Amino acid sequence: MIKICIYEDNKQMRESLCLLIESSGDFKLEASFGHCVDVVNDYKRNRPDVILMDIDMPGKSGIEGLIELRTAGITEVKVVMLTVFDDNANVFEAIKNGANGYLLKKTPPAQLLQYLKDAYEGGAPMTSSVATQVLNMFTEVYKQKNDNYNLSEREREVLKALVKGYSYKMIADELFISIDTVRSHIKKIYEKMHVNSKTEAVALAFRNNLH
Amino acid sequence: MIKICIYEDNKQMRESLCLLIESSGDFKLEASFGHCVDVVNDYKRNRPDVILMDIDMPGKSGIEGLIELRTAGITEVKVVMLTVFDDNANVFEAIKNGANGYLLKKTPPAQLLQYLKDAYEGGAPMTSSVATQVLNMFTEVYKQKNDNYNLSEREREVLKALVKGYSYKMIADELFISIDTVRSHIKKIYEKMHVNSKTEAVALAFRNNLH
DNA sequence: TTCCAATTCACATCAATATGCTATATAAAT
DNA sequence: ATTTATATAGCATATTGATGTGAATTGGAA
Repeated sequence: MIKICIYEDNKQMRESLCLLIESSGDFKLEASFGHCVDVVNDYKRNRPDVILMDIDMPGKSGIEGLIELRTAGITEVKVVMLTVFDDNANVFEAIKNGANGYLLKKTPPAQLLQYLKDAYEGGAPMTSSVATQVLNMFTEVYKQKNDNYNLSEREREVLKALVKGYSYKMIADELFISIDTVRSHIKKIYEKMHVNSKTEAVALAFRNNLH
Repeated sequence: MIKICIYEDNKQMRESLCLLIESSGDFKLEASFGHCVDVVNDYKRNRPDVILMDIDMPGKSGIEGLIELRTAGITEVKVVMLTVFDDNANVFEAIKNGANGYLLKKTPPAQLLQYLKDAYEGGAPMTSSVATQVLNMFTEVYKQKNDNYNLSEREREVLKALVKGYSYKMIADELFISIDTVRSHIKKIYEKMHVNSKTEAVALAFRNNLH
């Protein structure tokens, strides 16, 4: 029996969800709440396996509740977010704060139960539009910043050392070259990257994942 | 009718997949290939809606094929990766290069067809273990690096200016304070961050999302 | 073969940075 | 009431960094 807790401020919706959970043989409804102001204590009292958490709740949003749980070190409970809209910001916040799933309320009851089971078993159930968003965020963040400024092998080495915070002298020692050679390389790097200080070069390196 | 192309080096597996696709009324198998060395031309000839791409293929891996497609500017075709293992590195590479789905070969045939339909409709079908991995990557990358080194408001302003590549003089002008005050702030920032150069401070700022 | 990019090194010079010490004023905390 | 943290400022000094100019070597491309 998978132990469930529900957070949903709308009474009708909450009762529907409760009924759905209780009607199924695989789940045990431990408790349901209209708000998540005391989510950590709620958890400690009921020890659910999976929490079904509405996002739009008065007082403390479901995402704040999620954050509270995770920052309290409670990571073993699966938290499945439930919401009407799959707006990007909320999806992002939920995912990065350790939500285990993200479902829209339009999800058919039978599927919702399956998804809760998925979450319990370590899956990450997501409405397909949400899954697509998640992938898009990834490609956004990690897309090949194809600008490596045509740095040569050696120049990349020097840049990496700069990023590590090394001084010219330290770089010279590390690469077994004279400090003047380090200067030459760095001058060239600056030209290629169109910057004129260590700091700018390092910042650009970070922004382009060259470190 | 959803037009499909298949890439799979194992002949038996390929034929099974072909049969599966052809047996379904919703799909039309445009072509199947044992390798993806000519994936861009293959696409131009067949114009599939969805490509089912095995990852482990001799010569050119499915991920290389995917990259080739996307770098050729072909983004309209949905690419669903298919593999035996859900090892982290491959999932990561596939996702960040614009794969639309990631399925394990153990996926039951009926479900595979549903997943292909999902992909066609803009969803992002993923085996649940893969979905979990994707979420974990997210939390890894975006987890709150709560270390802000107890910087004061003003110190954060100065640090941000440093990250922008400003010199002491420029920071002084920007914040309407003397250059000596800038020095004082920076000295304090270095103490708090346990560094002793602009570069290190900037690198740390980036690593901790303080910029 | 000639040319170019990359790598190496040297010398010079001015600007920027790092650090130490000191000091005043203010607001918050104890 | 006294300490603490913050913000401000000045001065001195040694180190580091940025830039210009010049040059030798090497390996690959045109």
